[in-house]
Amino acid sequence: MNLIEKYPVELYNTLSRKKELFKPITEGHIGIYLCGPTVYSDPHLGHARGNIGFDVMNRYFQYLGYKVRFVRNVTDVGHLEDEVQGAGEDRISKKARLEKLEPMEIVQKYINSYRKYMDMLKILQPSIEPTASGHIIEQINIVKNILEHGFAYEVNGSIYFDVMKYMESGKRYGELSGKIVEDLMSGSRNLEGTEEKKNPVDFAIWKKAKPEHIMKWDSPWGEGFPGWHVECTAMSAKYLGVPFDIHCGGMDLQFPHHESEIAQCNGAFGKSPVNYWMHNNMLTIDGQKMARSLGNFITLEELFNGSHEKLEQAYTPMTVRFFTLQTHYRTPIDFSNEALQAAEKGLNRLMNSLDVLNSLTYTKENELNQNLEKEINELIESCFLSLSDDINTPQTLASLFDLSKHINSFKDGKTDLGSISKETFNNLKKYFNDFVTVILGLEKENSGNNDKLDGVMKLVLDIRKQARENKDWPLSDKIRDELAKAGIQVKDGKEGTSYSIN
RNA sequence: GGCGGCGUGGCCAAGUGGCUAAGGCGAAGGUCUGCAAAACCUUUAUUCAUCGGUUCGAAUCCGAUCGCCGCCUCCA
Repeated sequence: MNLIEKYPVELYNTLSRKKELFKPITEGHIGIYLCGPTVYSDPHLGHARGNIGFDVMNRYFQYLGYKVRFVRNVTDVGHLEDEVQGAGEDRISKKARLEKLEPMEIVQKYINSYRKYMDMLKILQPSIEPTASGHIIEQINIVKNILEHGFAYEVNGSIYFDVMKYMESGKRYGELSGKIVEDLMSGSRNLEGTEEKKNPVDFAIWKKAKPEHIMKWDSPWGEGFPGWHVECTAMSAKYLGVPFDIHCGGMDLQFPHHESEIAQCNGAFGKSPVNYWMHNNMLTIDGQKMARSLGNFITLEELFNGSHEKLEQAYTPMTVRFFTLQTHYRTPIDFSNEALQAAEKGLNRLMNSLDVLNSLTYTKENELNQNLEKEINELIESCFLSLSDDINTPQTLASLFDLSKHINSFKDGKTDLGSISKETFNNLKKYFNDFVTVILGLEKENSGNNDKLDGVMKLVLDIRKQARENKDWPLSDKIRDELAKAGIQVKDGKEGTSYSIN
């Protein structure tokens, strides 16, 4: 029995508001679309949160044996900054003007930055990373389709999606976000610059460009640029088809972004785009929303070098990754120094156990402890079951920590390694490694462990050993303490002394 | 105002109808140690915001109240 059959996956589908058994459209293959960044500023904590959770999903599916096509787009055009004051100015072009750079230079700069930090967080690179600006023709075609089907109208070179027409066709605008169109209409402010719309809930799918607008393209309706949400419809359709399996993104994108994607896709193709919608929850900093205006907006660069005033220290990418995985992706996560520091220690402990496990050598089977055998195998099993249960990473980590206890106990000689069978030991070794590194994507950082350092440390520890044998405590303690100051921890154990770099 | 979510030990956080409420951090005691550190062992929530209700049985379902957060405008 293969892993796909053995561990069926359940995912929480925002559309139905409950967990559903996951069934891919094409057996053995999964298409995933993740709403990527708008590249106009440095990547921040929020980007990390969403990406880490869905990265584990991606990794887990692949581990089970699925072929995954993971598409993460780059929005480098089309998001309006402010319909009133910006007068339709593109966020990218506004930033470009401020920094006196070409728009595509800005885009390139922040794409590079985004990729760099995602790599540091060990986010797997997407299979396809399409840009909105590279798919203008596809977007124009979507708009054409929607127009042809009567779900949009043109006003002065701009095209708007006609929500009322959509509703009249029997569809419900609001099925994903739970919004009620009447409420949206009464609650919506009648902004200047939106008077072209027949209805305030209508949204632009193509915008006419002002003469001074830098990023604009020819279209059947004159020069302009695509509306907010069309890019995802165009690119997901192109690379994943209609419908495709999983669309994920932050909760804040549920409305209007994803809601509009559903409407557009129905308008263009007559069917809904996605079988499973997944949304990660937001994050807060010390209980407050992260916002530039509150002074608690932390970029990944600041987090990793500790330069933000809210931070008591720098936190490594792996600490951030571990910390994030300790909370389920649908639960709000609160960043605080205290919590990050606790995560740092927890991660350290887990990684130490990994080292310990890999240093153990199985010799011979003695009297088997059936209970222990059972417990270890059940804990391995529970790692699979937890991830299959809507990617429950906190539960998975809990099981791994339980396994850590056993691993350490073998190392200490408290438990005889021969009391579990060779097969169980091999399972433990294989799956503990796989879950920690391959699936959760955690790895040792700044290990710096190399042959040269090992050689030096062997020498130093030998000298210390001799000093200890001669009861030369001042010397042995000096070696230990000075190494500690240099960030190297000496660990005395039954089997001799080892070291680790903090 | 409308929509959605959350409230579990000192802190973080799983569990969403039924064995003794996971796990991490912290704290206390012990083993080990020349002393430490590391590691290991033990202890640390009769209770799940509050009040009612449903049920043989609820942290888990329903209602009300209080508090927090998000979305409704670009946002992961």
